[in-house]
Amino acid sequence: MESAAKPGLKTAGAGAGLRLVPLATMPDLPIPYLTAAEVRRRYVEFFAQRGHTEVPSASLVPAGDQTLLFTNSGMVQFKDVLTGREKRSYVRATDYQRCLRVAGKHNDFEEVGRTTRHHTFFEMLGNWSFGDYFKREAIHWAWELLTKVYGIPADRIGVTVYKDDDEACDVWHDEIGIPLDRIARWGNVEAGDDANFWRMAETGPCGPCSEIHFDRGAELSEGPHCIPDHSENCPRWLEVWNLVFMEFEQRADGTRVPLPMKSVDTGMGLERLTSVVQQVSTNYDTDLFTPIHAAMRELLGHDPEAFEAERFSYQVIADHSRAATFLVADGVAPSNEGRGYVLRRIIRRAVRHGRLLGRREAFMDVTAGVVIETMAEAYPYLADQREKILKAIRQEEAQFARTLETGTIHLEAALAHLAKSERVVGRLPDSLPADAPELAGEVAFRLHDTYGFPVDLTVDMAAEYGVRVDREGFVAAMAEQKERSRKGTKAELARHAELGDLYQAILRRAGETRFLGYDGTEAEVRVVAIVRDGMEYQELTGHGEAEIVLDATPFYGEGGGQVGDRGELLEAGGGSALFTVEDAQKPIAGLTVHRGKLHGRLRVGETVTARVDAERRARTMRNHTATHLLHRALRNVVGPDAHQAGSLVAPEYLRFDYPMDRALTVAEKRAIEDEVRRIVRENRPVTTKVQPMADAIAAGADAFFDEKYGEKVRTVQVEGYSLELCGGTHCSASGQVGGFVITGERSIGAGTRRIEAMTGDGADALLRERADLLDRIADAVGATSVDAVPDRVTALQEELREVRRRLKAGGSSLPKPADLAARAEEVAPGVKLVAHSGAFDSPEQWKGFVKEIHAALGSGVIAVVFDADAPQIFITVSSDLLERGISAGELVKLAMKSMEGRGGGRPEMAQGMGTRREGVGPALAAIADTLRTAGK
RNA sequence: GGGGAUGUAGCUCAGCUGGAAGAGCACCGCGUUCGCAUCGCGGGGGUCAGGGGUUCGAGUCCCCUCAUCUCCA
Repeated sequence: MESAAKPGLKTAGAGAGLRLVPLATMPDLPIPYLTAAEVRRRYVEFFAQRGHTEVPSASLVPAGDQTLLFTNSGMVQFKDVLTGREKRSYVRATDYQRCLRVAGKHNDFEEVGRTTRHHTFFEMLGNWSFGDYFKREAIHWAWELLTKVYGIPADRIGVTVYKDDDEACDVWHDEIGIPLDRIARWGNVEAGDDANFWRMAETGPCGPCSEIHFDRGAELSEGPHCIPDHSENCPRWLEVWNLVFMEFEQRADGTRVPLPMKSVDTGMGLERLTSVVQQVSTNYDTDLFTPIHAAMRELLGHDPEAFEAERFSYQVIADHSRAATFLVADGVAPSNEGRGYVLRRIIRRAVRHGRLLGRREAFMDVTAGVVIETMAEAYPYLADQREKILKAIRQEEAQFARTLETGTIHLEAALAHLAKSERVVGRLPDSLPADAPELAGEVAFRLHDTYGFPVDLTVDMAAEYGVRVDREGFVAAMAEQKERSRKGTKAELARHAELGDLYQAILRRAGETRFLGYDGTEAEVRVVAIVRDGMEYQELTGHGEAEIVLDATPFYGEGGGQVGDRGELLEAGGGSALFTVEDAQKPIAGLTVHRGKLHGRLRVGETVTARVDAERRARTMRNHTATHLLHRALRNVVGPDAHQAGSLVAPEYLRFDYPMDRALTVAEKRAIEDEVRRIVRENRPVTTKVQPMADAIAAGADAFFDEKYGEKVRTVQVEGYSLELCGGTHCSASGQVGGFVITGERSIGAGTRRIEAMTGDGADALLRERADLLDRIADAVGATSVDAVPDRVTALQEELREVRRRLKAGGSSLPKPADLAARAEEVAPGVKLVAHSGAFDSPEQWKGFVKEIHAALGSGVIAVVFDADAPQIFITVSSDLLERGISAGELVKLAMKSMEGRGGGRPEMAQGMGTRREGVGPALAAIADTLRTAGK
């Protein structure tokens, strides 16, 4: 995967601080100044003139690759081409690829801003040969481009080659003329040193590479170790370009065999090259970054000196503004998981640095705006989406402000206990006395973990209150959390990887599964693999879960939002059932796996009849075609931005997600339904076509998911209405969709909404159900017709209100609580008892009644029964009687003996429910008796 | 994928160790006032996110689900 110049070169000394080469010491070389845009343009132009097809920069979100979070190098979009799995219409390509290294193996997030050359977001210039030219041409062109086009002096270039790579070394030395002392030759794979050797993975394509380094001046040398390829430890050398020569395939048994198709994969960091061409000491001083710094400086009112003093924060903000802008443009929305979470962290870190610079108001829409302006020439899609990008960033900034606010409230509450002194705004953590009170690390961690409050902010704010923060405790708590997370995912991940290897092996051996399902739902096919619990079998007998791979299949494997087919595998010729297919999946591209239950015997090589559940497929098909209609109608009604952000096409219903920051109005929803239904009624033909991507785009298809350029694609067209790239199964005419009902519209997260809908018999069933329900409602409320329901309900509500009012006012036949209190019997000296049984209207009335007696009585015992089939008793004892050993709980238990129920409570108040109405009298008598004897 | 927090009236939130669902703002009505602001009185509005369980009794305790916030991967 390491196809390019490593962007991360640590400066020597390993300290976190910046180490810059002062501009003044930069050699005054005769390199003509070019803007970064010009550097970029000349690169692709140069290779285009040499027969290379210019391929657009692919999305940061890799298409069809779940194993990769972001495009992190130039080769991502060509991976399948390099392995030979995919064919393109060209064999030479050139591009400038936007990349993000912020998660996984390549993670430069923490380094950004601290060093001169780390970035989360960067651009990789590349030229590619897929089985066409090889080392010689690649090296010659690289040399020509650097020295002739960019005007870099030949004596400022050094290179590296792999130890065995005589061919490359000869080209560099004999043909180009680079002296041997500027060629570093090493790397030894057998000895475990991967220097100058590149591999895609443990197995698969690999080969030697040759790096090109720029010599920034001998005066910067720090000693003998300062040679090319040690540029990580040396300020003199700057790696700018990596040429990878793919010529071997690494086998699992450790051997390497020559590849039939030798390829070239090169990568040059645009930021670095630009820093050389513009002769500045860091990437951050190129015109890719300076406009962002300038905008920020203007917001803050900083002069160049202040900028230098705060370089770290400025660089973080500039880098992250670029990353955030491109991520949003590529359809990523801030969220709390996956890609969205990475984006969120990027934005929040930038905002945090803005605050370090003294900026408390939002600013990222300004810096992102600058990014859009400076990059729009190379990436026009940024300008097209300007408003969307700025809006998403503004929203996230505002959300973070809210997070900080609630975090501050929690922190201040925690500090209130500890703070001995008054708050001193601006007091620094370093200035605290040794005996300063300390905030527990766990508290700081909880603020961070639960409320998202950054720990450095906690430290700063605590310092203002004269409180230190236990950082070790915080770090320990954090480590614990990481451990927990790792445990949770490790097993799952390992299993996943193993299975992936197994599928890859099957794919290599048996080839891609041919899909027959566009033309029918049944076919005679051959079993090519049987898998159970991660193991392959030649033959499997009996019952239980298994996975079957066929050479061809009518089963649609889940993809493009459409769920996998179900059905059966039968003995050849349609005999008895051997296997129930519960789901069909495509775990890796090209391979369909049938998951389900075996009953009988299956053998690899055997021919079977694969029969898809045709009814279920038909339902799914209707929903898929309806999804396209909905998509078109939605965009027609609310605008082109409401494009597909995800979808699910199941037999029962369809789900459609799209970016939008508000709910649909009732009118819009109706308009969409009406439009879809109209197209259904018009029964327009639905046709599919396989054609080159470019033709599809020309015909008006939208490429939402950054499909592979140059590849043949399948389009689905509803005549005169919609055209989409789609691999799914569809109706042959829109009329087959039948019915269409939107059943729900809601938010599924910030900025994304979801529509759910049903078609065909599902829609019919839903509408019928609704109509039936209405009939039942009409019946229940006693309306003469459905139309009369609303009036009838209104009348009933009015009546209900009236009855309630009367009930409340009437007071019914209950005695007055005060009277009962006045007539309380003194059953023992100082012990008054009110015992009463009555029919109450509600438990509320009953309890209220007791409370009122309690208020009127003061000291005493009250026992009131709610007389009903299941009688309930409620007893209270005034607090002064508690110490005389009288307990309401005990009295309730006593009453329950004759009422035959259960109950309990506290000494001052208890409740019970009985089952025998006749037991109420005896229960009250028993209470009086007990009080009489106990009270003496 | 794994944690933590939150979910109570239209909005912002109280609700202590389980014991008749609350406040402020907003809304409606009446009054105070020439009128407004203000103030007073009265009123409407809640499946306490949903579902199970424990209990005589659950907004409160336990379990599950969902949503939002947040951290880790």
